[in-house]
Amino acid sequence: MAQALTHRLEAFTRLSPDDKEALAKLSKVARVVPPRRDLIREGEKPKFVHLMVDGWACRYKTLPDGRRQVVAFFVPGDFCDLNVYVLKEMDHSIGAITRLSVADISRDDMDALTTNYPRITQGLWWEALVNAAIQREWTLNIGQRTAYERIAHLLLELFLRLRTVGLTNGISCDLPLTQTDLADATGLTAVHVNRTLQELRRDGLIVLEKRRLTLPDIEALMTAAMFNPNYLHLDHEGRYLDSNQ
Amino acid sequence: MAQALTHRLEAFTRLSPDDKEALAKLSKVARVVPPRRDLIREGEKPKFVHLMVDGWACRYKTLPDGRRQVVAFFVPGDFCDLNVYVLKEMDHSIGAITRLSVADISRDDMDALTTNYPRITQGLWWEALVNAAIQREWTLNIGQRTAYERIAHLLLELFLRLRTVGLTNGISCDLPLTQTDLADATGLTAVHVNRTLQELRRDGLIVLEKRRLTLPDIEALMTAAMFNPNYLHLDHEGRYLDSNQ
DNA sequence: CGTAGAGTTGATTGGTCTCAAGATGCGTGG
DNA sequence: CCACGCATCTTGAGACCAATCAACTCTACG
Repeated sequence: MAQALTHRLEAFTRLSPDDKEALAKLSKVARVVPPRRDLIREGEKPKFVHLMVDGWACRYKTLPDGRRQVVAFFVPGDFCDLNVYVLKEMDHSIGAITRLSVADISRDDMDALTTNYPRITQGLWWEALVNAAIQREWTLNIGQRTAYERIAHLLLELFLRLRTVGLTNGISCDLPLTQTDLADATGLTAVHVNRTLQELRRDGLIVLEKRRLTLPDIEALMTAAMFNPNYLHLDHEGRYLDSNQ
Repeated sequence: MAQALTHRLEAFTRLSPDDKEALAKLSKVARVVPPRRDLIREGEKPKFVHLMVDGWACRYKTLPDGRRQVVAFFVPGDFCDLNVYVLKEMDHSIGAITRLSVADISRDDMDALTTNYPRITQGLWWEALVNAAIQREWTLNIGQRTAYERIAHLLLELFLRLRTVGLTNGISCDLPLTQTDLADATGLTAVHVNRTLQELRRDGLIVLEKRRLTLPDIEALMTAAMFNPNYLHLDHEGRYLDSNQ
């Protein structure tokens, strides 16, 4: 857990002890945010790059009439918006889901990091490109997949992302999202998410209770979701999907 | 037209004559792609950053059963995927919509550009962040807006993006998309797009015929679409939305 | 002219939403 | 330790938005 980011970047590249130490320093300055509290709101001036050290968060946008769309979930090791501070104001909000440990990284610290650690810079590029790819996949997910496929796909993605940072236990992982969170992320209503989860359970594709998710047959779930893991780009240095942890 | 990218980056920052010359050189090497031809396909190894010099293209993903989602439209001055070459393979395809003039920029050329022209580098960062913001807005659009709002929103976005690169004439612009393209981008069927466009016409919000779009009442359209232009981040250096050319 | 892509229309179906009520779980304070 | 309150989850019935299927028209173009 402590070094989710290192874990994550190593899915892409090899890091030197020096690199790892530099990353470890980032996590050390983390502050704690209580659950369901916003880290930053739409309209505010972005000042820091955020690194999720522990806990879950989400990026969301809202419409004037209250409709809400979660556009991304953040899990430990996720970085958000390399270089945001070039923008004048945030076009979305970021909110904690669980109790959160987050490092606020200043522009100067980021600049120092990227000029002194080329492998990390490479890694952060990869991170940014993967995040963009995830956002595109979400567009596909919401635009084309049925409710059933959509939820299956989201759960799979989250599971695999947690696995790359070492936060799974075999076929299980924590999933602190409410059905309302899942609804806001998939463009469905909470009621329909509820019914669809029941279908997935009935079909033996998921076990989800007490904020814990188990995937008894990941292959079948991937088929049901039409899940193609290529967009997570986990295979750069010979690390493959089925190399569990 | 010739210098859409310069036009676009100046929505964000001031460029020196040197900067502009460097950008002009990029456009000069453009090659021509016929309409409806793919530039690059999912699974291929990305080798170049693409700069759209003239014409329209789209980024799209498909599901095994043929469902297709357009996840982005590219108009002149758009850059795609700064630094893609760090990825092993494409997770999506890019296809020309019209006859296209596109510059393939090598890794070396990109590196040279970013080390020698700091303002351009800044500009490209802004460009990348805006593209990410657009992708998020699409997620919101497809996830939460009704068909009517959704199409209104997309048309508005495209119009405003064309305006920042000087490709509008007052309240009109070219729109070479078919109703099927619009359908694939909005997660609707072509039939429903057709009916919804008729509604928008009936309400006097758009005129769309012969691949030409006119927005007679942009304010009303923005209200109908719940359009908030903040995500386009066009206001960095005092350039505002209503400062039409 | 003949063909193909694009746009249009109508009738019907169906996936998802809405509204409303009830059940379950859990932290908190008396 | 129980009672309460509140968020979360669950269930049912009905309505509606958008999909589906199937013509048909229009236009561009070779």
